[in-house]
Amino acid sequence: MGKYDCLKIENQLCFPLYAASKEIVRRYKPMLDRIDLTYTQYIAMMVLWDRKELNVKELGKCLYLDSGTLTPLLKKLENKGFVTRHRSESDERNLIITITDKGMDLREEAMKVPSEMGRCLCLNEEDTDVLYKLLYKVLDSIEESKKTIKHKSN
Amino acid sequence: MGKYDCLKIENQLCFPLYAASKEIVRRYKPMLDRIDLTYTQYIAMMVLWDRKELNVKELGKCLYLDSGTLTPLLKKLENKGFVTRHRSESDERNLIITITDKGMDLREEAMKVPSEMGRCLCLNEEDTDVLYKLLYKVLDSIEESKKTIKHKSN
DNA sequence: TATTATATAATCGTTCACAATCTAATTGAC
DNA sequence: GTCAATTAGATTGTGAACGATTATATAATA
Repeated sequence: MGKYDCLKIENQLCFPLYAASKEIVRRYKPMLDRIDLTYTQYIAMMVLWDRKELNVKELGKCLYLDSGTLTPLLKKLENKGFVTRHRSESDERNLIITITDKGMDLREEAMKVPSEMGRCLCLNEEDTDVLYKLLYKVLDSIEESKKTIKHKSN
Repeated sequence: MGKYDCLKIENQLCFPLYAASKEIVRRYKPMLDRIDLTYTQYIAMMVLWDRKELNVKELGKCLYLDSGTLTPLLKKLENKGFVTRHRSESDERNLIITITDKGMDLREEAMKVPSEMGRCLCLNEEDTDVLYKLLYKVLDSIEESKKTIKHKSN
């Protein structure tokens, strides 16, 4: 037990989290290439397949991303013809993203992705469930600590 | 149970993994700013604090990163005076990264980071342990599936 | 009503991250 | 020993990711 053991990479929780996330996204790439989406575009499309229409702010909240990331990404999705972007008439500050027919059609092709991914990520059902719950616990706990910081600084 | 439920973001394991990783790195930022490191530089320094000296290839294996990411990152660490870079005499293809005294000194300051981070990531010991093991299970399982793919394509 | 504050996106600058390509060094086959 | 493969790292181009700033629209208030 050295003094600096807490700084060893194998004693960190953040590192396998960071590495696993990257490796999974990398693993998705060849599957997503086939439907002409990057990973971030894919999760944006997931929200849109479900919700059909929402503004940048709401999408950002779903994905933990801000307009700095989403604006160029949504322009690319628009160029590919998967979404349209127009200002809300009732409040012109809001940019409304709407999925197109072409975007909806893509869902059929995208259906193949999760099953293919599941095959190469061979966790059993219980592990998957436990991991899922713990990851959301982490996300919630970070959200919570953000609030505390914000309060302190006020 | 709709036909497309598997494409809902709340039914995906990859998404909370991706989001939690990003949020944790973001959470680290203010702490790492104080020691003038980015997150990726921080994990590279972690390996170097432990190993003192290794080449780019070995470092890349530790961090799941390639030379395209590491070359510019290591040049930045060199500019900051935390490492030196020189070619191996026995095999000039290898670039050896060596930590400097200044780099070693930084470890004392960095010691504050994991404890501060732990405070805002309030998982109990058991959860942390389970999460850690599951994340490495994911990493291993991806490594394994890579080999299979490689074999198939040969 | 005029002014201030807040909210929403867009823009800008910096740093990863990675696939693909390139260069140079080394190894291996013949 | 020569030439082809392999290996290590650097380079290039694209796409995030995010903090900070800016522009515009709306809301709140003096």
